[in-house]
Amino acid sequence: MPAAKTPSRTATAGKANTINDIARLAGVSKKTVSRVINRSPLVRQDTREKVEALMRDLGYVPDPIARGLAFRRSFLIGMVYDNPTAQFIVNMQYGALDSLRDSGFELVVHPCDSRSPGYIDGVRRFVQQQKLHGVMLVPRVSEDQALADMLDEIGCRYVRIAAVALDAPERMVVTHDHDGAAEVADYLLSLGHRDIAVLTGPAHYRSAIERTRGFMGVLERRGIALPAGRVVEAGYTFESGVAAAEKLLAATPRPTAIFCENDEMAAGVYRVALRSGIQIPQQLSVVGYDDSPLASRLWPPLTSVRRDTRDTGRVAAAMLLQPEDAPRAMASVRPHLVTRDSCQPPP
Amino acid sequence: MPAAKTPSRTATAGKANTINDIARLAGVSKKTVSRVINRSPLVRQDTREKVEALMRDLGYVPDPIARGLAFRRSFLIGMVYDNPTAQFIVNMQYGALDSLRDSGFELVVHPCDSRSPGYIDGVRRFVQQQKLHGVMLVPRVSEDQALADMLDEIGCRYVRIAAVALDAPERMVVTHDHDGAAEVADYLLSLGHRDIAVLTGPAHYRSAIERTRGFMGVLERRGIALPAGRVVEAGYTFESGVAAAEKLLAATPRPTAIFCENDEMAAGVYRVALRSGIQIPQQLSVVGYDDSPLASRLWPPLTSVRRDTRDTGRVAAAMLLQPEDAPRAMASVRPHLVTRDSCQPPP
DNA sequence: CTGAAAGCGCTTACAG
DNA sequence: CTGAAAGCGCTTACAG
Repeated sequence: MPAAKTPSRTATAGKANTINDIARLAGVSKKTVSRVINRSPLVRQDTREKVEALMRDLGYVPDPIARGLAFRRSFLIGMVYDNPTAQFIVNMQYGALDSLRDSGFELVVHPCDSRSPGYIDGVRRFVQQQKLHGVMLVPRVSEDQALADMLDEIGCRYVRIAAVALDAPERMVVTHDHDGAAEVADYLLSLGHRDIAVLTGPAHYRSAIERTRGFMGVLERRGIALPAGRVVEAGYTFESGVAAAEKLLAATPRPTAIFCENDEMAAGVYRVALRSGIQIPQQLSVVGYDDSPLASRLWPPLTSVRRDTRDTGRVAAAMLLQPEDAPRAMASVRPHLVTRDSCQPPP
Repeated sequence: MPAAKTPSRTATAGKANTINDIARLAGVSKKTVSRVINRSPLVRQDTREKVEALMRDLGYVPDPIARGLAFRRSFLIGMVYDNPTAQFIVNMQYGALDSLRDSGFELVVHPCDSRSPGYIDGVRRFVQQQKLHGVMLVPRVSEDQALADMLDEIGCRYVRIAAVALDAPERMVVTHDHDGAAEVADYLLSLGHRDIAVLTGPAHYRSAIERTRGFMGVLERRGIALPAGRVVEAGYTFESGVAAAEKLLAATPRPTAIFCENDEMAAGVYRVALRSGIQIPQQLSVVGYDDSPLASRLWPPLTSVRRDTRDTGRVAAAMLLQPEDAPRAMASVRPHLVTRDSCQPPP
């Protein structure tokens, strides 16, 4: 005979209720309770209501660890990233958590170094050992096809967040960096700038490729050709922005505006301009990308492209919570220009 | 008869090995394998070695979900915080992960709003539903005694990261904000400043209390009294720094130096000084606290107190991985001043 | 030092 | 629409 359980157990008792308690008190089998938990249609309406009421009254929540063991899959969503921008990561986490709240799922974070040889194996172990329900792939690891292939191979669901569609629609959140940069081009042209420099991110980053394409596309359509040497590749870092700006601002003639493909590099341009006595925006207009906290801390406050990273994280996590057979559509998040005081018509 | 298992299963087979496979291949019971996994001393040395070799060869890793169910405790560490500084949070996560790597534990993040009434219940559900192994409490939630009491009550291990010892030694990582601020005072005095303003954080934050105490303590010991109105409470935000600086810099005489209890507020002081034509450091020395990325993006680069947040996270997580009966000692992390270009002797 | 039985709290596969 | 049995991969409690 199995150990008898105290029948008087209530929500306030020391030990939590289990599916057995609910089943016993509802006068049904635990399998039926399980069906209610998993929203199976194979339960009579009144049975379902009785069980649900009981669960609510006793504050019963099914144990995710036990369900995980039976399902061979945990109630954890992983977030995999290799990104030095703290604000971006934190906002992405907040967004993901917005979607996971009250879902019974939790967020497990996995920063990694995508340049280290073993990083894909590291993600594999992370996913397999914890039997993750799915993972969010944040740029720039989201751009790594080998990583996506590995996840596919081990049967792990994932969503990739990237500047452009790299995968099946149901696995993508597209951030349309192309359009954000195009908006910058429109804005600078509308102010009258015709000699504009572009400080790009690393040429192998999709975000940098798309931002450059979006920006240059507008110029081309308007028939504007930039002088030689105006498009300079940098590394998305402050230091790389300083180095690139030093060359760019020493040129004769000097560009009247610089589009920096992120705010960190824009801060580098500010630094060099200040040192060289070049006034922003009177002598030089500057635009960034990201609308990081830095943008409004700089002087003058930096005009920049905002991406709603929190919303991006929210959408990506929500996609992973969808049932496998749900309608499959690509998600989109749109950037937009936030105008501050770092631009004016050319001198 | 239970379903027979393919005896030829290897590390490369589709399905992962289980404790049963190891037991069968080693010719021992699964209980013995379990003892090896859990480092029980009750295993003969040669038995242990045989089992360990087998586990290694087959790449066997015990399933944390199954262990979690049997232990009634997961292999997850929670990080609970309510802190707007992205870099601080991210560094804390990196540090925690440094300690968790290859431990079989993973990090689950739980940002929350400590001003919302239900937040303690939210943490309780988080901890109980996931049966967390332990949680890291980051400032400012680490200062909330009601939260610590709740965790104690439900039997959840925790480590509090705070400016000062608030709890039993084995539950504390102390960041000694007192000493960091004292170092700032020594430095400014050594430059010759005697009329210094202090822009404090919210008066009910332990970090702000300790930074103010540490700073003022040095002045008192040196017999230096500040003019009235030199200690101003602000809110650790950029905007509050701007507001406080506006008053402070309009005073006559003006202080020759300002110690800001974080970098965000120092950025606010920079903003006002720039607007008012007050030169830093020629006419005003400024010191921050945190040594955030912002500190080196400002011009002139900001002298600030660095706290090794990553190390703090590392230490806190490591404490949670210790066996319950391990020697119990308080952990300490020490701040130190990073000198840049925002200070010089008074005019 | 080692093992057979029972159990952790769920779900799957099967039967009715 | 509902349920009894077996199982997920481990550990605890007990016995030897």
